[in-house]
Formats: sequence, C-alpha cells, structure tokens
Amino acid sequence: MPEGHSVHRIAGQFARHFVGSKCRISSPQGRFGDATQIDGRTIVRSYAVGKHLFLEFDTGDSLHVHLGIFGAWDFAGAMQLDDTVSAAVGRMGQTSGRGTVVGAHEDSLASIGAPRRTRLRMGEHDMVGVETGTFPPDPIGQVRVRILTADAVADLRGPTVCEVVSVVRVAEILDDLGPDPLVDRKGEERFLVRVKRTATPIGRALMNQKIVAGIGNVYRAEMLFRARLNPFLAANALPDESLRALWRDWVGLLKIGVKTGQMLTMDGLTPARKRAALANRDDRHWVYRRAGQPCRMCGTPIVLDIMEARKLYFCPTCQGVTA
DNA sequence: TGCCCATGGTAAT
DNA sequence: TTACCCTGGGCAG
Repeated sequence: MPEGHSVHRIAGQFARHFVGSKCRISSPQGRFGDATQIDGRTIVRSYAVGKHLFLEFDTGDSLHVHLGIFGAWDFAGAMQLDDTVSAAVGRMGQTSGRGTVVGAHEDSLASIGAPRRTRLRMGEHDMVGVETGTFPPDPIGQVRVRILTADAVADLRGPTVCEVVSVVRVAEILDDLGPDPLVDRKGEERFLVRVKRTATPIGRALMNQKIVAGIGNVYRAEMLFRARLNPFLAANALPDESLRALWRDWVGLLKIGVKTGQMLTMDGLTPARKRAALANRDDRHWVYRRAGQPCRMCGTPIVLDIMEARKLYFCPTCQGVTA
C-alpha cells in the first residue's frame, strides 16, 4: 500500500483538479451504495491524515477512503501535471501493459505545456501516460467509485474503506489517529506522549497508526535501520532523544516522499550508488526486502523476521539484535 | 493460466 | 494469533 506520502499526494491531486467542481459520483463496479448521497455535489476540501483521505462535499459530509494494501486511484482528463507529479513520474518511465496507461518519459512530460489528456495512477505504484482515447475513458478493472467533473476523472480501485461519513464521524476517525507531520504542528510532542505510553516493541509502535500516522512496513524497517535501533526494544524504554530523532527522521522522509512520490530512504550515498539504487526499484533501500543480502554498511546478511504478521527486515549487527 | 505476493486493517477465535 | 477482505503484477510451468 501506499504509505502516508502517497495519500498526501493524492489529496493534492484532488485539490488541484476536483475541489470547487461539481462531481458526478458513480460506482461502475456497483459496490459503493453511498454514491447517491454525494452525486451532483461539489467537493469543497481535500486532505489527508496518515493513510486516510477525506474529500469534503458541500453537504458537509465527506468521502472517507483508505486504500489498504491494494487500493489505487487512477486519474485522467485534461490535467496539467504539477512539478511535483511530473518530477516523480519522469523517473519512472515504466509501462503497465494494461489498458490505456502507457509508459512516460521526460520528453513526453516536457511536452505537456497546454492541458492534454493524461492518465495518472497514484497508489501502489505511481505511473502516468498520455491518454489517447475519448474522455471520459472507460473504467479499467474493478472501479469502486468514479468521480467525474467536466474535464477530470478519478477512479478508485480496491480500497479497504470507502464510505460517506458525517462531520462527527470524521472527528472520531481523526481523534483515533496519531500525529501526522504534515498536519500536526506539535506532532513531535504528541508522538512522544503516545509512544511513551506503550511498552510494545518500537518496531510495532511505529506501525501503530494511533501512535504515529502514515508509517507503513517500508518506512518502519528503513527508519529503524537509519537510527540503528533494535526493533525489539520496548518503545517506552528508549531515551527521549532517540524517540525525537525518529520523529524528525519521519518528518524528513515524509516530505521527500510527498515531493518525489517515492520512498527514498538512502541518503548519504555516492552519486553513482544513488543512481544505481534509483534505477532498480527492488534495490533502493537499506534493508527492506533485502533478506539474506549483505548489509550495505557492514556486510552482515539482512534478517527477515515476522512482527505482528508483517515482514520485518533488519541488520542484526548494525541494529544490535542478538539471537 | 494459475499461483504467490504485496507499502493494511479489522473481526473473529 | 489467525482469517479474511480488497486487486493486480510477476513469474513458473
């Protein structure tokens, strides 16, 4: 799934192309019964908290979406991609091999001077291509919700949560979430309070959305390595300074993720190693999905363990984990 | 073509 | 702790 950075990017995409527009809401797949509650209404606000997306309508109700592990949004229409999205997509240049989504390269993006039909997928992997068919394009795959304006369309596939909720319910959801660096100005203090309440291992605490919102399995493993922290240490046994450093690292990583659309966690590399890491999406992390491969710092084989039914990767030497 | 896997989360046991 | 939901990409055969 898209970790927190992706959801903020999606919220931005809605803010640019859908907020202020009257929307036709439908469910091509037929599994979103709430569509009639917001069909024909105007989106007045779009925002993300952690991995949760909220599209607020002029009725006061909001569309609440959580992508889960499989979900994704497809955007299409007469869109002007902003610099952020263009920069991220320019590096991908990958083809999907399905439907009208095609690979994009720097050239094709640079040619987008005037609005043109483009298709952009934001979710498990971002990708973009030039839409060659008519507008709106036919839905691809199992589209739970289609949001259509005069010149833009967003298709939602495979979400864990997709519901229309009241103002009161939105407040309840937000109350239940830990701080998100892009939402909470005093996030560091809130994080510290919440994380120090639990004796659970720090490797679990970071994944707990009630303690800090937006971190997923990739950022969890990478952040612990970056901090050289043992994932199994009790969260509330760590010194405040270590916890604050974790939070600050998350703030920086999230900003980079939102800017680039990628979970870039390996700073401090030589330019050549950085190019190599970026070129291969399977080899761009310190430890994540590198089980058995030598640690980039010390050469010890990266260990794969299961923590709370999720795969946890770490370097036993750098992170001080003894058997 | 069919199986496995994945950046989540919740409900049931 | 396990079962289950959601979808599609990758890969072995």
